[in-house]
Amino acid sequence: MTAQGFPRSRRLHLKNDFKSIIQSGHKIQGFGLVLWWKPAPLGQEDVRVGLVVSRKLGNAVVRNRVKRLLREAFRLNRKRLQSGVDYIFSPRNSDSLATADAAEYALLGLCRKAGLMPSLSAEQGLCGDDENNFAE
RNA sequence: UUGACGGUCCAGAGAGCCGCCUUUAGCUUAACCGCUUUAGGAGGAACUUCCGGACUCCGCAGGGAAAUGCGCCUUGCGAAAGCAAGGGACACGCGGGAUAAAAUCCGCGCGUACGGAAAGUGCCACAGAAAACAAACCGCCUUCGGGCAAGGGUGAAAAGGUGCGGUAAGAGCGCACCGCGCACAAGGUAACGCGUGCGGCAAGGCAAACCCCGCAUGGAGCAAGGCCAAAUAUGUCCAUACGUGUCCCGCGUCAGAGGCAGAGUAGGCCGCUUAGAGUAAUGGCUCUCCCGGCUGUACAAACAGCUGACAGAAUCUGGGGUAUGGGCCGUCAAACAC
RNA sequence: GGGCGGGUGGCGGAAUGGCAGACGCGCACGGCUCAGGACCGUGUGGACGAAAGUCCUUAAGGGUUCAACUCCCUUUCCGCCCA
Repeated sequence: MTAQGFPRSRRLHLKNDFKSIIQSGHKIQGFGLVLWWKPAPLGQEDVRVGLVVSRKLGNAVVRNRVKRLLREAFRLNRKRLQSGVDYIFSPRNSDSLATADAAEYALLGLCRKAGLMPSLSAEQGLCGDDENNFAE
């Protein structure tokens, strides 16, 4: 598959998955976001992502736009994140996620803070060889 | 030109790259997955859930009652809800005429959830003598037995109004005009009602209080409802093992590796859609053009920069209500110019 | 998606259509005490005002009524239920 695709199998969609990740996973906040993450069950190499958007964030148009921007930011940077992990993002306010650039900045910033970006060391090193990290 | 109102239309366009959902065909696979490919992919309000209808399940012999909703008339559209046009009545405003001043009258505009208050019940706080049975605080008159309801004040509302006569004082007690009621009734499909006669005046308001009259309505909702169906528990069948026995059949017991059953949880499918249900797709970036707005350089033209209304389908569908950017047409008003 | 319920001082919560804010908590002041708590008493929606007082106020807007927190309609916010 292409490097930037984002099919259904990369998304969390079962209620039990959400419940287990939020209850027993790790949690970190920052950049107007909350992130829960948890190592995936056995045999899964890919990353999976879920989004939780509260009604307090705004009406349906605002909520849908925030989800699309976060999903796009995740899609473009998926191969830079730690694989074999399930992620759940939940935005806390829509102002800090108003544009695609802001959403990407917030998502990457929070993942770096959580230590879920193994490619960071490679980027800071000689050359950013993403394929190495992806193969792990 | 601006504003208000009414009507009507649109909801930026075209490319490129990366993606998403459904789908056609092919390759691959045990199957899923995956790859290539075909076609399609938000709205006028998708919002609200205020009324309808389809559809599904439940209930139901028939009749009545209850409960709920609606309520001027005619016509048209519609399955219904509802919408439109015209008319009537009432309320308010403006203008005209009349007048000492009003009301009544005429015209125009605007609005109305607009059947019934002489079927019954209830309520009308405070104030006030009295709030619907009429009564009498101050008062007026008096032959001191009583008579009166004009004046006072209260109140949202005080049991017709104004004037003249009348009287002890008064009073529709009498008269004129107005108002009110009843009957008849030109006219009108009807709501209504020109008008005529009668009645001295009874019958205050509230039905978005109970209610009466007329009309309509069974209840719940796609999370409706239907189908398949792990695990576990239950029931049952059968083989094996053990006991009885020399052995087999048979009988009994333990344990469930297995089969079946009905119910049914997790889960899945249908319902479901030429957009379609699953953490729920319809997106991100770049360029060009168009439209509107703001800012700057500017008299203007032109150029540059910034910005893009309300809002996201969830079974389908008809209305009502609300939010909101712009184009065009019409009517009215104001200002400016001629 | 569908079906319901509610919104009243700083907070919890009352209020037949008739003086809005009962009652409790909190807060302020005073009393009691050496002091604090507890207890007792008074006050306590907002604006203007020296005060007297005037005006506004039951989520918002409109309607019915002499009179609306209450009845009716529209909008908005909050909450609950249905697999």
